[in-house]
Amino acid sequence: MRIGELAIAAQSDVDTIRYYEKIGILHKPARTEGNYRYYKGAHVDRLRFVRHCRALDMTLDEVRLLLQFRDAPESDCAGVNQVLDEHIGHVTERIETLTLLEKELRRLRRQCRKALKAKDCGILVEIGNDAALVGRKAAKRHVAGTH
Amino acid sequence: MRIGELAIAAQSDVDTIRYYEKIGILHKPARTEGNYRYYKGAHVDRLRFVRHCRALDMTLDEVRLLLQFRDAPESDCAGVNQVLDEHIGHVTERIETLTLLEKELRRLRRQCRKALKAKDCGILVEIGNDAALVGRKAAKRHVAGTH
DNA sequence: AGAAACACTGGAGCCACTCCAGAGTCAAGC
DNA sequence: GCTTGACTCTGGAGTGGCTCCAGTGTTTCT
Repeated sequence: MRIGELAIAAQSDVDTIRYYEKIGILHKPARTEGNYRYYKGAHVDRLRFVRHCRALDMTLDEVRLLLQFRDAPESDCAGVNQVLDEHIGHVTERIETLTLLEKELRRLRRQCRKALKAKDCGILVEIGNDAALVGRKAAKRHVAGTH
Repeated sequence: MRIGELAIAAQSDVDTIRYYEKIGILHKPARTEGNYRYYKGAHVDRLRFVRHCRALDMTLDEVRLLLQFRDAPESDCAGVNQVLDEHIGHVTERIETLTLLEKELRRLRRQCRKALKAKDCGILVEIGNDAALVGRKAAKRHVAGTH
């Protein structure tokens, strides 16, 4: 099958497939006479695996780890569990952070109930205040920002 | 004050300050004879405002909007409320998505309780399965991925 | 006077794509 | 055989929000 078909089969995108090949997530496929990439069933399976991991919000580095186990069927799968446990930890942590953030944002939102002049708006005033700074120093984590 | 002092005063980083200047979030400051940036109180206030917004996980585009209101004290602040309401919506939505994701990940994790050979690991098997693909097509939103 | 600490610029790197231009390939219809 | 249109190829730039770097200059302290 050609790249477009593969994209459909694995719910992906041709650009993404080429990108995965470039960074070594997918193996280089054979080429046709006209230099088109030519894929087989194993490629579909592998790409689906990757897309599923991405749908679970794993990084490509995590996916790479899982692929190593997938490529070594006789190896011990403890590492798989570890990857998953850590990823779950990050997701849980991120939910907690966002929940706090939501609370803080809703509180801030209540500082202005009606349209006022900007200089009197409780929201702008408070954002400009020192005291208002929430304790969110280390905003860096595996499970990332809101954007 | 010089850039390093400003960074401390606003809990920021000198590289970030120069970056904000480059993209127009912060005004260009005066320079000393030795070509060092030279900041005053207004700069501290503005940068603190920006850092507070970022701590609330707003994008720099959202911050730019809020700064416009801050720079026009006589303007109507309805737009401020709107920016906040939309941002809160994104955060709430992201929490919901992540909560579903967490559930799915924990379910997946239960597929393998003890260390097995990779080929028998319920997790790897299931990730490789079609049926396992969660309905998370449109993963793109203002409130973003887990990383 | 020399060392340490700070600041300057321009550019690269991060992640996971996404989009583009300009060229080539291929199948179907006339 | 020729045209049209859909598909594919490559290499490179852009996204956000920084972060880090090299190589150079300035200031401060001893």
